[in-house]
Amino acid sequence: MSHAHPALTGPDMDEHTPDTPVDEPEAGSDQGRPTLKTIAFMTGLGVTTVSRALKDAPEIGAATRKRVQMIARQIGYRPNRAGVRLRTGKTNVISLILDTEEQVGGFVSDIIYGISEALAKTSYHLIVTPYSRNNDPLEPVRYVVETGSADGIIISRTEPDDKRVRYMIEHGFPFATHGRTDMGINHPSHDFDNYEYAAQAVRKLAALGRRRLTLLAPPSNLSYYHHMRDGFADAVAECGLIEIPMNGVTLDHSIQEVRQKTAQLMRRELRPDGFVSGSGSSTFALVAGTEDAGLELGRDVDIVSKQSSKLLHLLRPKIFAVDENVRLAGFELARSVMGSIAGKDIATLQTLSKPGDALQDKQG
Amino acid sequence: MSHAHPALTGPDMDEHTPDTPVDEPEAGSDQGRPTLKTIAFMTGLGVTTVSRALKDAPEIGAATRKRVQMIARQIGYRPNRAGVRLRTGKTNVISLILDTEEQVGGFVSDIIYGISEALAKTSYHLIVTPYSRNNDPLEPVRYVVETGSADGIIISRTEPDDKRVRYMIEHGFPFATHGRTDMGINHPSHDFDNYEYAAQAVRKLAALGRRRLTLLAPPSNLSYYHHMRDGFADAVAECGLIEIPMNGVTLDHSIQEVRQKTAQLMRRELRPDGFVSGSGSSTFALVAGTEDAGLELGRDVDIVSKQSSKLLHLLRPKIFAVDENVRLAGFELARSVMGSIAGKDIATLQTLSKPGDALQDKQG
DNA sequence: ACTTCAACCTGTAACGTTTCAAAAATAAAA
DNA sequence: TTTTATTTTTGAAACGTTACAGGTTGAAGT
Repeated sequence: MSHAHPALTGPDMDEHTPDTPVDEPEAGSDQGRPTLKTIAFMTGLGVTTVSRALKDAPEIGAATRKRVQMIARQIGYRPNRAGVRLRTGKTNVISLILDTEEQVGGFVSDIIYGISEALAKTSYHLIVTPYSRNNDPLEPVRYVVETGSADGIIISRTEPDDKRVRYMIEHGFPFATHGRTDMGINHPSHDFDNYEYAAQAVRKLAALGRRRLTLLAPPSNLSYYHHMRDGFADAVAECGLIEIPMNGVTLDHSIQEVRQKTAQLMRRELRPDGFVSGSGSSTFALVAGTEDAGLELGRDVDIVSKQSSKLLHLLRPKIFAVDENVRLAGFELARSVMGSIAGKDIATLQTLSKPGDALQDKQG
Repeated sequence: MSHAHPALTGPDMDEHTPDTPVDEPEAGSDQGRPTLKTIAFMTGLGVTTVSRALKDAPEIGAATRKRVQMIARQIGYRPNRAGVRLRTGKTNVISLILDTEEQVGGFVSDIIYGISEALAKTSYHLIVTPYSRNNDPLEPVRYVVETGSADGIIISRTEPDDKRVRYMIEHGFPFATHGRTDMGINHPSHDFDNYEYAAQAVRKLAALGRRRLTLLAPPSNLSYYHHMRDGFADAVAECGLIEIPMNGVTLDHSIQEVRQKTAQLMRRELRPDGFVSGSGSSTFALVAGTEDAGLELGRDVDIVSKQSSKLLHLLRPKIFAVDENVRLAGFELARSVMGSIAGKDIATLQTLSKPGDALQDKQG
């Protein structure tokens, strides 16, 4: 029972395995990352005690607890994620499921930064699970759920009747959606109030004397299409304006397509004198198309646009831009999933962000 | 030894544990994800054999191998990542270390999409490890290496003498850098040829009759600052032009700052008649600042700019834009790290992407 | 002195995988 | 047949963690 202790380079001391020949003390230095065993050896306690002491279990003496925690901090102990995960099933991972066809515009960066911010002080890591819009959107969700590769999921491009949501609910898997659903189900989510945005946008254009408005909306399968369209339609009616629909083009379409369709539209007899646009990069195309048709911003037409970056004003000061804080969205979404994992009340996990200091004409 | 087999819902059959009382067959259905044990039970083989058969180990009979693989596919077996990770130390994770102060512009989205694409058919997952430019950039690297939370790292904002690179080399940790170093060390990397870009840009401006050029460069601590500056300087000399330096402002500065400094510069007596810009979003600010000073693009000044999105032309067709394919960069970086992990020859893991169909004047 | 009880601590087993050393089965050689 | 290779399969151990079911203590109650 009393051979010389091997040098304290790691948890390589197994004096209680009786049948192992105690010949050479394993000269090859392991990578030497401390484990519970290391601390157990240093303190003379059992691994179980150490494990408990580190997580403030009640049945551990105050002195012991402090001693263990102190040593742990000293030697920089970090729980082995694989160990925890294998034993408990908890991955400490949040999966962000991303559409890789997404148009540019900083949307993805911002949401990731927001999530990162929320995760920073926690034990969670962020993993990005990509999928192509052309494939089944359920596929990546199923993958994560089936393989248990995360504790929670964040999805966007939410639909009113979203099968991913249904799937995750059915499997009791924690998640949060960017955008709301309309399935009679309560679930964690964060959304920007696109109804309010569109309504305010219309009113602004009305106040400028514009009468014939066009909405550049998201694809109609997405939830926020409906919100935005409803807000638009209600305000158009309220202000006694008319809508000039622009068919066959959405925020999902390429810059080139939007530009071209816009130009076509603007060359027609009955053309809009006001635009409401749902995204910054599409607005670029809108402007370009309008100018292709020989029309001038501020004179022939006004545009109200959402933006997640601050670029619009730089080259077209006359655009009325409303900032959507996507970074905040990421933050809230992360908070939501984590809350959902922790079993918090769903009511506290649903947030709606209002269009902020909207519609200031920032022309300089 | 011969009690009825429990229903085939999972690996809950432990007939070889002799001391366990064999009372109830565990009615509670587990989550039922198949493991090696499940397959072992179904095939009547040992777990070891199954494990080997699945990874095409040579010492397994062809018939057995096929049988095992077939069943595995049938029941949708997926190796438990925690198990593998705990046993082998291999995480099957690549960590992308990101500066969360990064300016917008789709850079991050694109690089992530590119990485995802490269990782799609592999067993690797992508994890995003954020840090703030204001903190020590070594910190996240150290975290990943120390906790072994990934098999490889991708970093950007590479410096000529980069302590992160030094650290990872010292620790034998696989990585790839976005941007090259100048430390006399060979390591996996991908870079855009900013020397060539800047030189071509200068020549283009010279050909347009421009004589006094200003470079909007990255911060001087980054590697590609030097490449870009050298390319710029060499071509300026070669063409017999002069440089009007714009001090105190880099691509890292906010849109507002760049705009303001540009306006200041353009109001001076001796102002540039040509700009070379290192990033799309900064170019927006450059244009705005120039126009703030009452000058006109194409008449008073020309701008050549890199861009990673296709937005620049839309609102200022006269800009000469060179596309940097950041998605490709992500793809190459991922390929590089994985190659590095696999121990491939470093020479094959270094790529340099040339400015493509550069400097076409795409005005329409 | 004996039991009882709480407070504190501990070894064992298990999560799913791979590696090790060795056993069984088969084929080849004698 | 027996011996010797060779091929194929195998149980046990280990990675680091936590849950479970017991142990030790020492003090309090009787």
